[in-house]
Amino acid sequence: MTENPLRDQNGLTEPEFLQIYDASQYERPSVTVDMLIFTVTNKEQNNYRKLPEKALQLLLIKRGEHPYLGQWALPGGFVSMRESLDEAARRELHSETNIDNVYMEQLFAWGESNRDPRTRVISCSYMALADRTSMDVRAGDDAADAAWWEVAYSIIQEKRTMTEQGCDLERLVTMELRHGEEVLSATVRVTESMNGSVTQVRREIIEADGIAFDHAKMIEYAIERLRNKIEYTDIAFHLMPPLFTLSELQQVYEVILGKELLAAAFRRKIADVVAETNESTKDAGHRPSKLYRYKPRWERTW
Amino acid sequence: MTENPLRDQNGLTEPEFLQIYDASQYERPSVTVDMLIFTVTNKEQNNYRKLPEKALQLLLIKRGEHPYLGQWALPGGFVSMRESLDEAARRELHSETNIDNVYMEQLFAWGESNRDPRTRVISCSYMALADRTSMDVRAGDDAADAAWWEVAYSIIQEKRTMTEQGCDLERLVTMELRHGEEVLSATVRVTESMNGSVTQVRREIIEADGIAFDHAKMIEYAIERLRNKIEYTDIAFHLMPPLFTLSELQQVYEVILGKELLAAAFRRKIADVVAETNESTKDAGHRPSKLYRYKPRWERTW
DNA sequence: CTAATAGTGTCTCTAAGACAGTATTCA
DNA sequence: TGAATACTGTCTTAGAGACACTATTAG
Repeated sequence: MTENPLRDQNGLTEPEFLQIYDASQYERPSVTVDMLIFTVTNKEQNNYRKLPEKALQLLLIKRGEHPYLGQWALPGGFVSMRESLDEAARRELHSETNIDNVYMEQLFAWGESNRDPRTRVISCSYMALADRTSMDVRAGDDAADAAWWEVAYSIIQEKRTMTEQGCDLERLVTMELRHGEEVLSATVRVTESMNGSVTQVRREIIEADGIAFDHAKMIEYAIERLRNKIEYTDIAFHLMPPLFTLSELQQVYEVILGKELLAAAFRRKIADVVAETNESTKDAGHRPSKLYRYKPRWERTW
Repeated sequence: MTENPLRDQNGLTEPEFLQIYDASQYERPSVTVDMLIFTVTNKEQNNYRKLPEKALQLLLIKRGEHPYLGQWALPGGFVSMRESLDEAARRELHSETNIDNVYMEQLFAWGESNRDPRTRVISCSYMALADRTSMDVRAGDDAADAAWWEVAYSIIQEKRTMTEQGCDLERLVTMELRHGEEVLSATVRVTESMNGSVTQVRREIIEADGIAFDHAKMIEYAIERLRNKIEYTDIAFHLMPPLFTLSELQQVYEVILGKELLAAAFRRKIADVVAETNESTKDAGHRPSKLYRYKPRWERTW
């Protein structure tokens, strides 16, 4: 910033002003980051001929302290004065998963004034995506109680209500998280209200069983974003190992979108985003398939 | 939140814990909201037969205090302890433009640790869109020095650099803001670096003339978002008056996208998002055109 | 009549949905 | 051989780009 020679109403120049600026005069909220770390894994499979099903997984940490003691929460923590939001997010990510070089993006800043029973906390959520094999430094090494939860996301109701000047669109989303025998669940109501020219989206937790804070909202939001973004970006490849078959890739799309895709159309669509390799699978009780790798934008023709 | 009977390592229940929780033990950043309020207006036009050109406008406030005294900044302010982020944003919006019922969405939380020379400030930016006529309660009533600036946005360079494991995509964006004779300008470098599986986007201000803080980045980001979102949502209609011609609507799309569109294709594309009215324009030195209105989703067939 | 905008018709090309059909492996 | 996945060919439909063409007004 260039030196500003102007003087304010107190006759101070900018350096003088900054010299005596007292930052402690106002009460301030705490700021945290919360990480949504997603992977995809194979489910167990009994029939040796069938392909294993894929499942979306999310990392949660069991709370060892109040509030929400004993419940499960997103990994996260307070942002310190000397680090940026991104840095705080990477620090959290690293401390929970021991990995660093993964895709990460900021999602949303959650600012309801009563989000946290302790004090006013504003939380910025980030989503990270990684191939599960790259994280076999399994979460739980340092965090005593970290676990991967298999996520099932389903829209169980859609409702449209007319109001005086517009309409409300309401969606009930139920999520079930499984880890072994344990099950967590939550239902979130997403309301888009349109009133004249005002459009507002609101999320409320209808029911949450075992999920701390307002984290069920964050999970719902992140999955919605992921579903959206997988359609128009290459984000899905961050969930894949270096080599994969097209069927596996398709399964990942299917598990995130929550619907089946037609193989022919899928292959056409991703054709110029993948590159064939010489290798192929050999294991299973059926025709082997070629292994592909991601073809980054810079290898494609402009 | 339901009562939690568990006791933590100090033997406290959750209510007991909250009772003695001391929120003041950590140093905390300040949090602000910054508003990007956009409208579209007609430029002056000498030839009575020609249609007036449209221009995108942004509201800025002249800083009356350090830091950046005398420069122009986005309207915004500190988030108080008792209001949510959204509430803070609406409050700011209302206090600057005297309007309330307009479209608003959260954009991004800016968290570099040295963004503000006074102290650590995290800022959450919001974008608001409104029809200019609804805001003829012109900004400046209470804010001494508020003004609408005509925004020109242009990508002046695109560069691709190969690195060891990936590539960097760099974009130089120049923005010029005009208000009467005054001109503000800024150049922002947007770098998308892809390294292995890590993708990161970084924005740096190369040059800023008269624009305070890192607000040039926020403006660049908002316009990029607007450009993107106008393609797949109905967001543009928030910038239109209740009745408009299709040519006007097309102009708004053109001014935001920064390129010309073909009328035939444009009309096809928006055909089921607008509804014809009985009225039409009568003024100009050429064929009059029908006036349309926005047809909200709930009037369309599902 | 002219300059301007308003609005339509139609050819082409591309991408996606649908689905039938062929190919290849392992036990 | 049969059960499974891997992969291809092609018909159809929807939408966008391109562009030529017609329509209508004020002056």
